[in-house]
Amino acid sequence: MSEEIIGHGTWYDMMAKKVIEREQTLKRDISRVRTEMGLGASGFPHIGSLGDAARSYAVTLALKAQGINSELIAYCDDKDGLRKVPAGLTNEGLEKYLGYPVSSIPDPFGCHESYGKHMSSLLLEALDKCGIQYSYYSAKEVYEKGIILNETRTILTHAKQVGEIVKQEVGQETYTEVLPYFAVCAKCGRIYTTRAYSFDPKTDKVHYKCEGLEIRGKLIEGCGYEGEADIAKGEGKLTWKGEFAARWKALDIRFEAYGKDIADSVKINDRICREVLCFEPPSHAKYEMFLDKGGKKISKSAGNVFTPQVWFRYGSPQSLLLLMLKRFVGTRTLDVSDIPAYMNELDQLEDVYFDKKQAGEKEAIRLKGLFQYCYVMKPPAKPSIHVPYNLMAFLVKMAPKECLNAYVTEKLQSYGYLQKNQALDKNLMQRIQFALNWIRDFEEIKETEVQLTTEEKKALTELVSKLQTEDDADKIQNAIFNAAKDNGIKPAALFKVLYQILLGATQGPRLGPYVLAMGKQNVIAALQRALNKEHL
RNA sequence: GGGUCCGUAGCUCAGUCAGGCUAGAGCACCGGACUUUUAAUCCGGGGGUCGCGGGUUCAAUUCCCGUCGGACCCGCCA
Repeated sequence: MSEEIIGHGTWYDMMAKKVIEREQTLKRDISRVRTEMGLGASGFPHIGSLGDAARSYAVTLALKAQGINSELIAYCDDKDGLRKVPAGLTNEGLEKYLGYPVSSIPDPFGCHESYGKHMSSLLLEALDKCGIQYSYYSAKEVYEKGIILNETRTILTHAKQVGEIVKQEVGQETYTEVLPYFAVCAKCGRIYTTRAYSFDPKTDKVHYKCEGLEIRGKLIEGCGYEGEADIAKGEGKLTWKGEFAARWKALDIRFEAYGKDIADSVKINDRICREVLCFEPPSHAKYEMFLDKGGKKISKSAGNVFTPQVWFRYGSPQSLLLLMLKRFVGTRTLDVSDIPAYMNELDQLEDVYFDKKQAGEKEAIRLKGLFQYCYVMKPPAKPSIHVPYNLMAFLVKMAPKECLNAYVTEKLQSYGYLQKNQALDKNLMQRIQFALNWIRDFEEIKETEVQLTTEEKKALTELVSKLQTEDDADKIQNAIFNAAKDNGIKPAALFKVLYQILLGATQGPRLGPYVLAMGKQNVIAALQRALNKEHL
């Protein structure tokens, strides 16, 4: 094994090296090496689509670290047709737009110029939050401006060869009869309903009929129109079996990560790219799907799709990048409940990065590298204050609403996370917000019914009468211990009972001060309720 | 029909994609310490055929082949 460490010691650095070596072998110009990601525009972006971006961008960063000029291309599939009305939008009257290019469907939310723009901007917004930089290309513009015209023309004039490749690779025979091109029907405006039958390279016109198409057992009906589409004006698009190849060449893409769901498509496009367009396809890296673990309800409005926006409610963009980047192989199952773990793990990485925590030599390099990738190579200059997520959630949950920040500040000071008189900083405020959202959405405080023993009842009754007259935190604390001892109960057991009554948890903050913070009368009332329930 | 991933402590998983110290973490559990334990904290402990069988190698949890079990993708469209 070679002991030499490449770049930052991560998989991405290794990949970048392979890309460079391949390009050199191919004797191609590497003064600019582009990576690419596909930007879906036909539904709410699943959090997995961010993985595609994050991983390709990490390779771009790795290339840059090795002195290569690189950029990520975000290619927006806004010319794709709407195949299915997404969950969550079933009442927006979108059925009538099935089969239409998403860029020509009005935005049901009314805030963007089209349905496609709305959806793709959700993902772009997430990329921005993560600090992922990209050059944006819209398929619509790419076709209309003729950026991809030469490649489209070549593919259509070699349609027979393309059809043969498709047949050989996946056994599908459609394209031995039909051209790999979807024209937009000039009459009804749909794109998936047309079938392209012939192409004339002299006029750049595709002859098509609007016949309809069955997608997932559902037929989208065509209007029967027969006409000609001008490929130079972007009056249609290549089908996916051919389009990747065309844009790889047109945009000079050298690397693209892809999910296993489109593995066959990539295989076909690699051959088309090489054999028909005479362009060596980009280096690839295949990754597994991102699956929902399910179980926890996610969001009311977003149609239950786990979007990046959902993540950002409870965790930082860097923690999301950590999830995406820490491991390349293997299926990633995602669940909102994993977010705290990733937040904590990022803190641990930061400790390694700032040498606060020791790791093996090779391991340390890799972890520091991973940390830098999570911050898209702009890591913080100073360590931040790490408060474990569950502690923060706990504090926020316990804190009286009116003085949340003060309560949390005081606790953090007494636990030593903050110096005396040190205030909350921006980072901690952010963490409080995450914790607040978390508690609000998942951990409603409920008053649980508690089975009380006779001794416990007596102890609680004593405590209640003591509370009436006591206003000092320490004395209240002592009163609890005394109430336990006087009735032959272990203090720990009584505390547990109290926490269950007051917080619905088996443990909690120091009760003396908390009783006061919560409002003594409220506590007394809660205890009375628990006692009364028992009497029934 | 074709293909991919996963299987490691009681649980959840890391480590495997660049083979190399005694295979790790969190939680759980057990024991001990601390006058009243409050995020408790600190110290210690038990726990593992790394799914199974072969192969390559000086060396395999890691690479290759096979096998069992679980999950997923493609075979319309994208």
